Amino acid sequence: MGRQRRVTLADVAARAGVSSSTASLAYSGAGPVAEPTRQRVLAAAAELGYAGPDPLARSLRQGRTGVVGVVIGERLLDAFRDPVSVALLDGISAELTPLGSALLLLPGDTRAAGQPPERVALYPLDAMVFAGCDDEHPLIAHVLARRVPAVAVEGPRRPELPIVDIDHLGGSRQAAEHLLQLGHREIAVVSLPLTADTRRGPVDPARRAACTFALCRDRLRAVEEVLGPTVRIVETASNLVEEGELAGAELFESSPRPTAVIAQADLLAIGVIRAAAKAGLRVPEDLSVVGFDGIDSSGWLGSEQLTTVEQPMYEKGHVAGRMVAELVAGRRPADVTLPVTFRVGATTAPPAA
Amino acid sequence: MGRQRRVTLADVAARAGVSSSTASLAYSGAGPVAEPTRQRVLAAAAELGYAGPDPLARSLRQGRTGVVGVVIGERLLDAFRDPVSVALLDGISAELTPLGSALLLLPGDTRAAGQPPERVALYPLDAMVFAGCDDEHPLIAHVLARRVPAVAVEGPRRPELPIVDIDHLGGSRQAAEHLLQLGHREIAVVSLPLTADTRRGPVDPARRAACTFALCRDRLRAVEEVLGPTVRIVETASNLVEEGELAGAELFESSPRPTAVIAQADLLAIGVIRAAAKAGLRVPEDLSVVGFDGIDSSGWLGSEQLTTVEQPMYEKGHVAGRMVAELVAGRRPADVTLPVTFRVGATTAPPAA
DNA sequence: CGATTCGATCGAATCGATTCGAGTATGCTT
DNA sequence: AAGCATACTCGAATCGATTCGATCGAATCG
Repeated sequence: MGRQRRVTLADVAARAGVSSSTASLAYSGAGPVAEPTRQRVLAAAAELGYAGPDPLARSLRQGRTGVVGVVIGERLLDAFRDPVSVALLDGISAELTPLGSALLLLPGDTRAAGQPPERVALYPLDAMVFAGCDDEHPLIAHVLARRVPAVAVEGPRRPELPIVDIDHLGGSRQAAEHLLQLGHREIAVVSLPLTADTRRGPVDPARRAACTFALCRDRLRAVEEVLGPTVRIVETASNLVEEGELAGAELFESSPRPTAVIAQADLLAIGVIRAAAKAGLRVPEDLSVVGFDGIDSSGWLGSEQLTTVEQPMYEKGHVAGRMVAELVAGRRPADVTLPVTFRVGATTAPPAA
Repeated sequence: MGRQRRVTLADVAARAGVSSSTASLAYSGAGPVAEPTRQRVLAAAAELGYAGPDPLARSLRQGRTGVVGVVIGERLLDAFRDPVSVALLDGISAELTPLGSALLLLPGDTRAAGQPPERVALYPLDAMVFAGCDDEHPLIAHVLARRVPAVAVEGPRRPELPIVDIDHLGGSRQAAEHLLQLGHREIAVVSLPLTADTRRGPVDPARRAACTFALCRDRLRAVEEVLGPTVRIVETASNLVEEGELAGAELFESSPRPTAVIAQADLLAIGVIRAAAKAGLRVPEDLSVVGFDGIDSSGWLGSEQLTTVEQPMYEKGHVAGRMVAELVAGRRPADVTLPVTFRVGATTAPPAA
């Protein structure tokens, strides 16, 4: 006996004594079908062990799969460790699930995956979400060429893609002004990665100019507007506490030692605070630290509140999800920029005299 | 002008003056095509703005989409907050990405999604992974009926599904014996959810018997074998630090107050330790706490090490990923049970005299 | 030189459904 | 009883590729 052919809707229809079009209607409910007929079809299906129309064939005909691709950051594992990314996924998912769509997690770094980008673009997708990606992410071109509708979240910033963003400029500016008003003069920035080829360490003007992450660019620009273009920047390789700690350690060994640090993310800020503790520096007495994001830091810092720029993480996800829904429905959604709130916590104070 | 029809491979073939079969070969490389011909096809494609074969049509013909569905726990958001789940996803993804497959995150709780399970089973999938699910998860029946190959990770435990599991029994037994040997007699268990309808609070025998999560069942059974069937159990609603804290608070208000707690997960253990701190109890002097999983707790607990059962989180994911690959290749992989290691940390000690 | 093989290409069948337009029987209206 | 709307069903076209077997000319072999 050879491999038996799969049971198809046509088999079911034949057994029920109806045409396959009628059998299809019995399943989809897209047209009038007499109840007895429907029962006969369902009975025939049960006898043959038919579990319903094949999703692939249906998708091909309808041109819709219910699968929405997501590229989130460069490395998936790092994204999972970042509450902001997770909140984004959750928000998108919350909007899309009721519409019958689910998220396909695509490995952000196709280079690491050892696959050419076009190999990755082979999934049957209704839409794509690029979150926190490089403006030149290799998948973007392929997705656009295939005319798969796509949205960006905080970058990539490209004219073809509608984007949901937050007020990086305003938030960062307030953070910098806050430190300035407290009297700090030696302020350093611990930044997120500037480009997709991750490096770590001090940022010189050439590197600064090469920044391809829109988010990082904006946050740097705002700080430079307030503190001047020569502000000292240390770059991290990823948005992780460990990375913040490395950057912090580097800063505290240098001289003049900064009296305040602007971290471009709360996770980095927490890392900086840890590095400070290890270097014997008290926060905020010896060092002020400002973060960005407004995550729940109680797990990391105990009860002390981080001074930070709160962004609407979930709302961002919900908006992105609704944008995807719009795109799939054939409309082009307008760009959205969500406001942020600067919140003073317990990690900033005037510098020691 | 009406909506123009999409450019298809046939259009490209016509323009290049070849048959569509040849054009297909030019793209897939599945047969010999003369280089000049191939160039002509590619040129025609470029002129028409054709970005390559439609993934859906290709998938239909080949019977393969590269999409692997994952149901991870009951709520996706909780899963993201659990390092063990995240490690699992990462491990699976690491195995599947090189094979050209990506993970489709399915909302675990289809009830919450407000969709009948069959609605959810409509995605074009090559395979499914059920991780930490209820034995009776509604999707399982549908997936099996459709003959989508599936693997289980630590439950559901069903004869139809190959499973990768860890040694829950051995690990939990060692944890219980450790406390017993230290001299503890008032030992309580803080358990993971027993069923999909989440409750919280003390577990009576009826509830105990109704447990549908294989993982939880095994871990309870091992502890009961060592400590007797009357051991006190408090159930949590999810694997979260907050939940552990609630359960701990409940235990410390009761009398006799337990001198030791076996938590079925490290996150719960951390919650219990927090509750202890709030109740003015010192760990391990006034209270011993054992966890399960072996996550990096340094973010939560400072430098003190949790006494816990370490499980190979990543290895579990890798094995699951390889099982999926086997299934997709048409083989049926053997079940795997991975060993665990009991590790004594700083959170257990003999009870106060 | 005839037979064989190989490389390149093509035509047609296939994957498994959905959907559109048409056809038929039935019931209702006047 | 003629006219007409309604409910149901069917056949055929369609979605966009891949793949199998056949064909044909050119190169290789004995």
